[in-house]
Amino acid sequence: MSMLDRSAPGGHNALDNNLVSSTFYMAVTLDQIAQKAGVSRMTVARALNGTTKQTWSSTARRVQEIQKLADDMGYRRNSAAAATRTRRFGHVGMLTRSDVSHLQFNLNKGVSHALARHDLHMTYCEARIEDLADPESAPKLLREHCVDGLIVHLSDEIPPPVIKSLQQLALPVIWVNTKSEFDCVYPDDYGAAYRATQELIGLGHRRILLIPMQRGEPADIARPAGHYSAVAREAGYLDAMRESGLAPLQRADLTRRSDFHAVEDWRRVLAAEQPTAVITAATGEAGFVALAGMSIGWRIPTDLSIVAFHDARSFSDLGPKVSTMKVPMQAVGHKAVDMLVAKLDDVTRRLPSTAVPYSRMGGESVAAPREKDPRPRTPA
Amino acid sequence: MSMLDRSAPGGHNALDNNLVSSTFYMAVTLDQIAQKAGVSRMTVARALNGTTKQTWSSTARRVQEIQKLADDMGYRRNSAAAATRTRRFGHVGMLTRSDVSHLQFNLNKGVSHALARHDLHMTYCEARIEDLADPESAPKLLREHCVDGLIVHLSDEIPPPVIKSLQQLALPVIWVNTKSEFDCVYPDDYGAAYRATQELIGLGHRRILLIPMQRGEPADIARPAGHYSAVAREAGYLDAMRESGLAPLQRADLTRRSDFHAVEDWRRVLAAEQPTAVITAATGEAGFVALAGMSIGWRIPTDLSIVAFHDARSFSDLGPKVSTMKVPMQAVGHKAVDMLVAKLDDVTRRLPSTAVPYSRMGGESVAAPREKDPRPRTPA
DNA sequence: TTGTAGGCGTTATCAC
DNA sequence: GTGATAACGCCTACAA
Repeated sequence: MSMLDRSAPGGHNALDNNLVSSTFYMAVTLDQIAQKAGVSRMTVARALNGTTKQTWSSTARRVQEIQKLADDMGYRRNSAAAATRTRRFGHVGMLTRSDVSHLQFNLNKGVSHALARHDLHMTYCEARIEDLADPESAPKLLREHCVDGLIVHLSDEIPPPVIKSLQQLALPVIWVNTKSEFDCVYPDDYGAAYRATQELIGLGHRRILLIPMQRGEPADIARPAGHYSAVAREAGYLDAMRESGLAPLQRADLTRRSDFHAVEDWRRVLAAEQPTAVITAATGEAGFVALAGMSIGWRIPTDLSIVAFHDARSFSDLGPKVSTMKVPMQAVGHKAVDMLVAKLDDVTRRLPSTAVPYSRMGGESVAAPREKDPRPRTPA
Repeated sequence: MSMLDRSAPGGHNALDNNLVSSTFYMAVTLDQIAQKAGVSRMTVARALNGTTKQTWSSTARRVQEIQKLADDMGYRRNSAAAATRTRRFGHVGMLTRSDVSHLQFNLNKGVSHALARHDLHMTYCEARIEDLADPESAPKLLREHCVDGLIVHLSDEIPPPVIKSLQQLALPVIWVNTKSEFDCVYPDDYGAAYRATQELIGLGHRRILLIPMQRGEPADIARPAGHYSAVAREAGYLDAMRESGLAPLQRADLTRRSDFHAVEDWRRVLAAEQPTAVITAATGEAGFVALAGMSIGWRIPTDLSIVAFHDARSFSDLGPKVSTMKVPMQAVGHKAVDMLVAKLDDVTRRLPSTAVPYSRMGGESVAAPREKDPRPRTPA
């Protein structure tokens, strides 16, 4: 790895002016503050923890003085010392697989944010599934006693030995993106597909095409086609269609190509099926479909409505604003933390699993279909 | 938030069969093991820490017995208790902004992996920049004494008060994705642009177009156009072109649209500039350019070569294999950890900043230009 | 309200 | 090599 910095221009930033040698003093303790303040350690502890009942103004003043003194001395509570005494680490573990799903990005946002509100730290750990069951190879997070609880995001195919070894930790655990009766949080894929389909039907669409996930979809490691969400999405679509007396569209059963000519495949599908709306419950398909439509002269959304299932707004970072059913990983993270915090109170409690609804991101790719369909009919 | 789980099908998974009520026993301590083994606490501690000098076979046997006993009893070291005594938390803080750059995803991978090799925990923390300087609103990570060091990923525009307040923690800090003389790690954008340009020149390309970042590029919050990397990428391109005596291509100075018709803009640019190769140093442009080219009958890579700068392989998750200069955030994470670990030994040490080279991801979008350019000339 | 005494579980020290 | 003892910094409990 070349350590050369050849980036001549660009200049340095504010860091330079501020990189004065920071003094690495010893950590300040309660005792030191107490000594300076001429009171006992406990008085300081109480003042800083806000445990002092400030009935008299003299007490209140003293508390303020102590707080200021602590501030000036740069006191910061030693969380490890506190943890030994209280038997609470103040840390929650976020365990995920090393072939991380992209969903982890927003899950981290949600979990980290929610934990902050509970004044808890987040210990993040990526590990290979096959390393989890064996005490030798297990990550430090599991080998040590260092967190009050775990949020586990390992997708849907968790080997029983892994489950067992996690349970032997005797820690409260919330499972994310997997489905069981208790202690799970996952996105409501059924509801999302149902709602998306209904929305399109409400607008007048009748030929609505669902593009399901594909086995081993690489973008979504943690939610492969075997994952419950694939089934749930299809079921939501089917139910909505049937309830309105519409026939589900049989899509051509193509093996999707992952090169520049994937667009041509989709063009063929569109031409054959002639949908007025497409639901891409498969990650990353929206762009292809849009471009396939455009390439045969269909405009979005006038001639073709598109709804995508995605973690973010689909079709390239910078790209067009596809109307999206957003996988609610952030909300899932919040919910997971809420549940875990509840379990921290009573470790033995079991909480009913929760499906978190998708949020609908507005976009520019959905509209009512045309009264008469004047679209060019391209031969398949 | 609806808590209904309407996902009828999909079934539950292995969790169900394993959700036996885990017993929440008290944490096992060294003392308990010592008592059962009939030895002192210290003997157990030494045995488990591998500090016993096993000169005699009887000792070795005893050590093994103790280890097995500890295992059976489900002993896990209490990291907090250890931390109070050793004055080492065994945790490293990963501090990032709450409007997280997507780059954080791979940075987490690198940092988490490298920390695991050093047997360190990673404490993850997202916070708003404006909250960092104020002790009141600062995240717990900064308010408490709880980590041995920090890796800070706040992009390039760090307010001096934030720098100051971080330095007052008197913790070793490594700065990621920002540039200063010491203690920084960042991707070598200059070198990457230089290499990409050279590669294309070597293949015979002469009309090479660089698409630079745009101000406020939304996909890349932590590396906006003001970021050193934008300047560095352009400089690398310019240097490589000039060294080969080639004129840099003036690109049309268009304001990029973020709707379905962005492709049309790029079509115009391609028609006007007639490049045989494009370097998209802007995130997310590769797909547009490719499609713009295809839409005027150019094939990729025969008629147009494309190199993208990206965190992952560009143009949709599932999509075409664009030849990519990959932002090496994982390697950056590794390097940051290495540097931080070095600083943990000697807290006062300053390490020279490091530019980490991009890796070149093979793809299908680069080839030599045609001898004669037979491409259709579309009017601009 | 304040201070004293003691303990949390581990590691460091130093006799044995 | 082993074990008693002290210490880490904080918090709980209880007495003053």
